[in-house]
Amino acid sequence: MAQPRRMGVEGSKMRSRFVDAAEEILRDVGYMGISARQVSAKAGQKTQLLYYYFRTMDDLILAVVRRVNENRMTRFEEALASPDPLRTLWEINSDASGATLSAELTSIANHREAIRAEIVRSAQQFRALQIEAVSRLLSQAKKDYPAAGIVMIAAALARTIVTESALGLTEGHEAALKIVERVLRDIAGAEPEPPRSA
Amino acid sequence: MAQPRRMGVEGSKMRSRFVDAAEEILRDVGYMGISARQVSAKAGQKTQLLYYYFRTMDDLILAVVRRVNENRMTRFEEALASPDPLRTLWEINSDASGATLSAELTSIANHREAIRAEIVRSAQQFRALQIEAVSRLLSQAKKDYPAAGIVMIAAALARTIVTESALGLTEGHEAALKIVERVLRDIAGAEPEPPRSA
DNA sequence: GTCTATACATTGATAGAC
DNA sequence: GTCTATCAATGTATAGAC
Repeated sequence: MAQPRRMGVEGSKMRSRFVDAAEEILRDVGYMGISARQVSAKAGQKTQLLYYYFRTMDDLILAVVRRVNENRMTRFEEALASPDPLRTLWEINSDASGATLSAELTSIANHREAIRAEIVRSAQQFRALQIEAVSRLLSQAKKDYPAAGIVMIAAALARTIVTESALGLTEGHEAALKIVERVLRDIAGAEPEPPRSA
Repeated sequence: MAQPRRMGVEGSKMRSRFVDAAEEILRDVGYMGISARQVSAKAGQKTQLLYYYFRTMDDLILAVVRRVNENRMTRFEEALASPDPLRTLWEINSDASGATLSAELTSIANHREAIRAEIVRSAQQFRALQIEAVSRLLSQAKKDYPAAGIVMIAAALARTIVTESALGLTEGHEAALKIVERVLRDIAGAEPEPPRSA
């Protein structure tokens, strides 16, 4: 269980260059592409150097998971501060690159025991935060849609549309988007209570 | 482009035994487990024999895709003949084994060019058939839900719930299922026109 | 911190004997 | 139709020199 091998430090520039490369591959190729050889090639480095910075490939992927989660949290908070938070949240969930990444991470969670917990934890946290925020927004708009159900359906729909579109499968997408648009308009239509200036 | 190698015939029993093994692995382990050695081990045969029946691994996977699609079509037609077709369709989409398989196939489509077209084609066909059937059922029930949108949302939701549940992520599931239940009851509530006995 | 060299498992696939 | 033998490529990972 000890790690007798020498290891690079957490903050190093080279280290994050490997994480960059891994994230890029995950976005463009999917998790099938994340191998020690391919990641280090993309980073322009020797494969063995990767193992100076990461004990195993799982460790590298974990670093990617953590970074992806941080970025997602930042965008989430920005969305809440936007003029139409509900629509912005929908747009975040529908972002092609982000949704693809999410889908790949789910796939990874399915196949790599060691990473599952972290991925599930961060997905759960993100879902819970969205439910909380949407719940607040809906009650401000005096709408009694069930927030948790709406968030769940929106998340599932957004990711599926992005994933399928990437494959060229678009049957039913337009019709579903029309429903989303109708709901968004319905909610925005009711003037929200003016938020008290902080 | 020619295949100089000798090949087994299409209808052979041994051939379908390999397809059995491949499908089983796809359901239980996911597409990461589909290697020539693992499939032939599961089939209790030598690896090289697999290559007598399938030119490449892609060919084997294609055979699985075709079979999965046929089975799905059969269940679809059975659903339409059931007492509550709409609910049965929802249950088919929510079937754990089937939804997992669907997700794995989508993943495969993402990573293997040679198989993408076939997977997309069959998914598209299935979606279109469902939209057509639901549209008919809704108009019989005198409901004006937009069929295509409903089918799309239901498919996305069902698959996502199954996939996430397998990982232990269930936040928001119950709330979403409540919405589904409400819609199903609402539609069933209105007596359908009695179908003229054929 | 980066390099060379290396070990070893697994993969997809083929040639040719039986 | 099934077998033995074999290939090059890719995968994760380690030891030790510079």
